Amino acid sequence: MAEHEHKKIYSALKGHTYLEALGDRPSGNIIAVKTGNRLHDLRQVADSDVEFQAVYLDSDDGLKILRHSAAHLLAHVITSLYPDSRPNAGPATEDGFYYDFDMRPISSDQFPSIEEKMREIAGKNYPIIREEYEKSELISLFSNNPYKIDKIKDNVPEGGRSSIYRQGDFYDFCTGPHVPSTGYLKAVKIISLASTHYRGDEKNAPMVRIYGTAFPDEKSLKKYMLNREEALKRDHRKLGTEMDLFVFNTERAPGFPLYTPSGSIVRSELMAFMKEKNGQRGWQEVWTPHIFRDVIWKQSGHYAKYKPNMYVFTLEDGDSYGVKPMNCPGHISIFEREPHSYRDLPVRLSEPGTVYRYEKSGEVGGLTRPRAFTIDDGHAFMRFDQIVDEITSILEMVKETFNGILGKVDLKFDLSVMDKEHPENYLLVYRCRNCGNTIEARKASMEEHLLCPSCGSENLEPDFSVWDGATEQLREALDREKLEYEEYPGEAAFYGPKIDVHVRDAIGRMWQLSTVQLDFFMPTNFGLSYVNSESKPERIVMVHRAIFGSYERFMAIVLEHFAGKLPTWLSPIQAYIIPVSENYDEYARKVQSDLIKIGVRAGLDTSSETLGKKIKTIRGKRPAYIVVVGQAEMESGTVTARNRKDVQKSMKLDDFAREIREEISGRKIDQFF
RNA sequence: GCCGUCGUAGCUCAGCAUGGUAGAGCGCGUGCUUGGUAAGCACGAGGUCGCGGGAUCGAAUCCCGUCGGCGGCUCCA
Repeated sequence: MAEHEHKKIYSALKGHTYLEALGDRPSGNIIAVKTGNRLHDLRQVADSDVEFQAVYLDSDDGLKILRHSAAHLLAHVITSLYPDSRPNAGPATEDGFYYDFDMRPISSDQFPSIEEKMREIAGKNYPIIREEYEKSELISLFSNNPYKIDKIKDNVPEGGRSSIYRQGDFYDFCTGPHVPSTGYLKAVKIISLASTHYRGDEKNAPMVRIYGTAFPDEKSLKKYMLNREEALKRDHRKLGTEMDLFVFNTERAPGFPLYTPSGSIVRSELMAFMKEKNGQRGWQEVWTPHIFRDVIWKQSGHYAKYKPNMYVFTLEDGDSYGVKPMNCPGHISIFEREPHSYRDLPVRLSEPGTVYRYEKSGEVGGLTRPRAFTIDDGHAFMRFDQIVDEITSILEMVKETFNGILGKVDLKFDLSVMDKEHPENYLLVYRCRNCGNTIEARKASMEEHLLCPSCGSENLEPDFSVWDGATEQLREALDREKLEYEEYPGEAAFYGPKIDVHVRDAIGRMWQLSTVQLDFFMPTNFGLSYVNSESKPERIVMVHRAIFGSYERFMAIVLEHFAGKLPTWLSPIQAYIIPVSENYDEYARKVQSDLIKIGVRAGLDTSSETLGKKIKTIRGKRPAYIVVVGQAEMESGTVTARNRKDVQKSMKLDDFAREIREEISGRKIDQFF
C-alpha cells in the first residue's frame, strides 16, 4: 500500500456512512476511518460534514482494531463453549490481545478446540454490527454479567447512551470500532493463559486471562510466531546456561546472580568499555561502600519511601545499617567533602555501583530483574545553567555506547515532564502572596496544609520557573542532538523531569536502558550548594544518569540481541583451538600461546575426542573463532579458522593473530571475515 | 504479595492418573580409537526425587505446609 493512500483525506457528508463516503474505492483493506483522533466503523453515520482518513488493516490503528475484534471473537467462542463463563474485558495489547473471563480454569490443551471454533465463526463471516442503547436497556441486555454491569454503570452517564457490538448470537458492551465482519479474522492465534483478578485487585474474583494475537493474514501471523520462537531461543537465561556465564543458587541467594569465570569476562569487558566512555567525558570514578548507617537513608528520604525494599539490620550494640539500594547518597557524601566554586562545576562522579533491592518474590527473574545489580551510575553536580550542556554530553554518550556495542539500532527518547494540573505531586517552590517568602515543598507528601513558615499565610503560589527552565534545557539538549522524542506529561518523578532511552534489539523488541534524571530534591535534602561569582551560596542541581542501566540487564539484552554470538571483544572464548589429532598438539599449543601473548582469550582442546565431536561440544559456548590445525597447517604455519557464521578460511597464523587483535582492540561488531 | 503452573543426576527430560524406595540422552571418569569441521566404541561413577510434616505395611507418586523457578497481575525514586 502506497504511503500517500494512507494519508489521503476523504470527506463525508452528515447523515451518510463513511463506507458511502469512500465510494467505490477498494475497501478490502480499509476497515475503519479516523476523524481527528477518533476512530469509527465504516458503517457508522457521520453526524456532521467531516473530513477523515481511511484506516488500513495493516496500520497500527488497523491492527489494534483487528485484535480488539479478535478479542470479541474469543469471547464469542468462550461463551459458546463454556456457557457458565462471564466475560469481563478484552483489550488489544501491543502485539495482540487478551480477554479476562470469570470461568473455571482451562488448560492449554483446549487451545486447539478454541481456535477451531474461532475459525468456524470467522468463516461464517457474521457482520459485526454496532447498536446503540439507553443505559437502562444496556443493563438489562447484560443482566447475567455483573462485570459488564459495573462497566456500564461506570462509563455510561445516567440517561446516556452507549453501544454494543453484535456478531451472530454474541454481543459485547463496547465502544468499538471493529472490523466490518468476522471474516476479517483470518489469522488468529491463542498464545497463553494467565490468571488475574477482577480489576487487578486480589480481593476480587479470580479470572482466567487468555492471551492471543491476530494478523491481517496467515503469513504475517506465521512470521510473528517464528519471531516469538526466536525470542524464546534467545532467552538470556537459556543462553547463560549454555554458555556458562552465570548461575542462580535459588536456595542460598534467590534472585542474586553469581557470575562464572566466563560471565565475569563479559561483565568486565562491558565495565572497561564504560570506564573508557566515562573518562572521555569527564566522569571521575569513585568507590562507595555497600552499607551505610541508617542516618544517611533517613536524610536521603529512602527510609521514608523505600525502606520496604531495603535490606536493613541492627547490630547487637543497637547500631542500625542499610544496604544501599541506590548510589546517590554515597556520591553526595564524596561531593560534599569540600566546598565547591561555580568555576569547578560540574563535578561528575561515576561508579559501577552494586545496589541491593528487596524485590518481591513475584518480581524477581533472571538478569533483567535481580535483587542485586550493578548500575553504571553517575551523578553530576552542577549549576542550573549547565543542564543543557551536561545533558547533551550524556545523550552523545548514549548514542556512542549503543551504536558502538549493538550496531545501528533504533533509539527512542522519552521526555517525562510534570503535569501542571497536579502541582501538588511535585517538589516545587512556592511564593507567599502575603509576605513574599519562598519555600520548597511537595504538597502531596504533607499531612497538613502548606502554610508560609514566616507569616503563616495559606496564600501560596506555585512557582514553576525552575521546572520550566530545566525542562526547556532538556528539550534543547534533545534538539541539539537532533533527536526525535515524545513528551509524557505527568510521567516526571516528583523531584524532576527525566529522559528515558529505549533501544530496539535485533528482533524488534524495545528495551528501556538509559535514564537521565534531573533532581532538585536530593540537593535540598543534603543542603548541597556551591559558591557563585558573588561569593553567595547557591543550590546545586543534580543529574542521575545510567547509560547501560545495569550491567545485569544490559548483559541480558546483549546476549539476546546477538543470540549469544557476541562480538569478539565480548566473547569469553575468542579463539578455540582444536588439533586434528594429538600429533599436532604441539603446534596447537604454539598457536594458543602466540594468541594469548597478544591478549587473545584462546582455549585449546587436546582431548582424545574426534574433531567433529569437539566442534559440536564447544558450539554451545559460542566461541568467536574455532581454529583447526593439522598436518597442512603445521607445515605451512597457518590456521584454519571458522567464524560465528560457520565460514571457514585458512591463513597464516601471523595474519590471523593480527586480524583478530585488531578486531578485539577496535571492539568491532563484525568479524574480520 | 496475589493467581496459575512447575520442582526427579551438572544439563534437558521420562516415571506420578492405577503407591511396591528411579530411568534416558547429553555431560563427567577410565580404557580403546589418532580422527580434517555439528555426536567413534566400550565400561563406569553420579540422585536421601526442593525441604518439612501427615495418612499408609509401604510414597518420587496421595494430602497439608514451606522454600524456590516460570507465566501473568500488582508494585517500582
